[in-house]
Amino acid sequence: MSLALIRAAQPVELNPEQRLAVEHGLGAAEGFSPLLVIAGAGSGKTAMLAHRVAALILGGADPKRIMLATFSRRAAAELVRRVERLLARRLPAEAAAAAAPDYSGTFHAIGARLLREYAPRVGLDPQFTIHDREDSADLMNWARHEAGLTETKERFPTKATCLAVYSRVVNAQADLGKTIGRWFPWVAAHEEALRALFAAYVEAKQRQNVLDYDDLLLWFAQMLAEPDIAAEIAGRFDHLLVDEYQDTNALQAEIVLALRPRGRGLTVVGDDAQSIYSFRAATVRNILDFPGAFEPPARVVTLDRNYRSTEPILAAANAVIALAPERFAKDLWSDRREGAAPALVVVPDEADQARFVATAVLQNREAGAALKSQAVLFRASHHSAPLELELTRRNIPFVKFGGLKFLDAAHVKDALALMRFAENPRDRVAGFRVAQLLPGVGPKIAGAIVAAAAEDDGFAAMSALELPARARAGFDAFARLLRRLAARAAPWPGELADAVAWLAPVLETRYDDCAARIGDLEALERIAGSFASRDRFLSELTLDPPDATSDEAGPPLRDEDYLILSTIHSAKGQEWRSVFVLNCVDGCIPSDLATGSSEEIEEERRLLYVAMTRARDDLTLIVPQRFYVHGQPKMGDRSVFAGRTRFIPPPLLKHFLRRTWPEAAPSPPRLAADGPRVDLAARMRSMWR
DNA sequence: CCGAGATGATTTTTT
DNA sequence: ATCATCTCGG
Repeated sequence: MSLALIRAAQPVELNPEQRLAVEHGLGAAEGFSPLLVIAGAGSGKTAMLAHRVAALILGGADPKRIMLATFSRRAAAELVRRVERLLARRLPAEAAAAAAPDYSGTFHAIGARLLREYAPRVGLDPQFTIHDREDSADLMNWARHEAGLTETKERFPTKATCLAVYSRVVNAQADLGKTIGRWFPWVAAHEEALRALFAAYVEAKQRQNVLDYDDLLLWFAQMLAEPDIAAEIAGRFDHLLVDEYQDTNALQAEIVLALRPRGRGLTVVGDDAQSIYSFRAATVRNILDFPGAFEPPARVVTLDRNYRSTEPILAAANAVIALAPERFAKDLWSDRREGAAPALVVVPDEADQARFVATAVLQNREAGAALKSQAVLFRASHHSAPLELELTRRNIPFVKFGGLKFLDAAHVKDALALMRFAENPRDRVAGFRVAQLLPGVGPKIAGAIVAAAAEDDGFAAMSALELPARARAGFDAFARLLRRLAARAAPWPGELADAVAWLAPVLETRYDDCAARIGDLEALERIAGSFASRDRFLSELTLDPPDATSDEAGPPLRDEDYLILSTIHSAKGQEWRSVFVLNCVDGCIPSDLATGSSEEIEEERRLLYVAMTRARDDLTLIVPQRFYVHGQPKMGDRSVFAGRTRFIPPPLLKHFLRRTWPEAAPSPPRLAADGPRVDLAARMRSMWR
């Protein structure tokens, strides 16, 4: 299709810079040279990407040979949906759906898919199961005990810390000693023990045929380090488009370069001002060094026109990011001149903050703004706790993103561990967890059970196990169930129903509130129906957990209206008409856990910038004067007085409307203080004498 | 050997 | 508040 015809398919809404990015390389004699798009917040980045993919396909690219790497599966789904819609303008509907690219998703998901295909070539069993963070921590813990590291006098780092160190070393492709010195100085004394521990951890994963999140990238990258396999895989794709490139890490950059060594057909999109994942070893260097990684250097296109926010909101956000000592790009601009300045509201404490937000949200709804068009953002998941209480009290429905996931609930993990154990009898973490659900079975017997299960694929050896009498009772039914599941006696998703039928009564003896938990398992069965097979179900659910927390009410239905609560991290790429940002005080933004180095502080600044640029029409930052800190064993729980975030120093206040809430009201006069008195307290005491 | 209760240490954010 | 580890009674 000619360029003119491709343009006819996109008659609308592209500005000159977007058009430049969309059409880069189309019809060029030398083919597709590498392209970097610096796309500011709200600059129509997703639209640009969707148009580019559609234009490539209409220009003759084979959609099966296009790979789309995004930051989350949600973003991938949204992008593919928009591509289909654009294609449908030129093609019949079925053809448009068929023409959408299908290698799309996170690097982790794409890695999992390719690794399953190429497993035999790299010495991997294609039946591998995937450990989520908690499973990985459990396995790390097991390795930690095995290595005798918990018997020492000196306290050894917790499983979570060990895993964090390991993960950073892998994702940053860095040296262990340097990583500890830079990010984990308090474990420096254990460097050699950690090195040995990580060796044992890696061996355990391989014996058990499991991959953790980091492995999906590491094995992917290592596989591409083999010239033959790399050439073969790279040869299957003509185009690679990467979104949110500022939040990729060293390993992901390695994968990108291995797939497109000369940069041909490579497009990366990102915004250095929105880089907020360095705790996950993402490095903004990837995007800064991208142009120079190629010869000739990649073309750079900058999108700085913002279509999202009003000018006053942008002015405030620009002012916040302008104070960053290092910045590389652009000031966003908008021609949406109307609108009020963002509000900076001072409230007495967190409880008032919750009341204020609930009140304001309802007022907006009265004024015609649906709850869904409003969002409350916060730095850490638990910051929303008082608000969640207030919303529940006032019957305001909400959905929370970030923090605890449906799949993190113990009983759901039990069900998934059971399915994973059936899929991969060598998955020790999964087996160890479910075995201990049986009455009379603790760590010791569970250890014997998983050891026997690892011996064969059909659980025959395990079924023959001799157990002490107290553990016998439930074990037979358990062993029969696993043999059925391993033999795939019931077709998917029937086998999950089989497993849940066994699990439900077991859970009843374990948890008090079993009704809600059984309801969750039924929800899980419904979800299972939408996956093609057990292994797809297990890997995709691990890589892309559903977000909605399963409160008593269950996740709201699609057509219901609900308020959005989200961590700032999870709000990436999204926008709402009204946005409230909680706890804009020093200690929360920046988090006082992240003020160690100037890099960390700068990332916190960008976090506030990301939060502010989510708002279309109105933005409210809230500053509670007191907030509650719990935990310090010496001092106990206490409130501390906090100041406004350092990212909004006095010179920036002119960009905000300043308010206090509640507005000071005269205290009610104590009219009843005069008159006859009775001693009711004495009466209460006398009732018990 | 299991499971319940006590004690002591503790770092958000997510694929 | 939550998690990990330790102690003690079946």
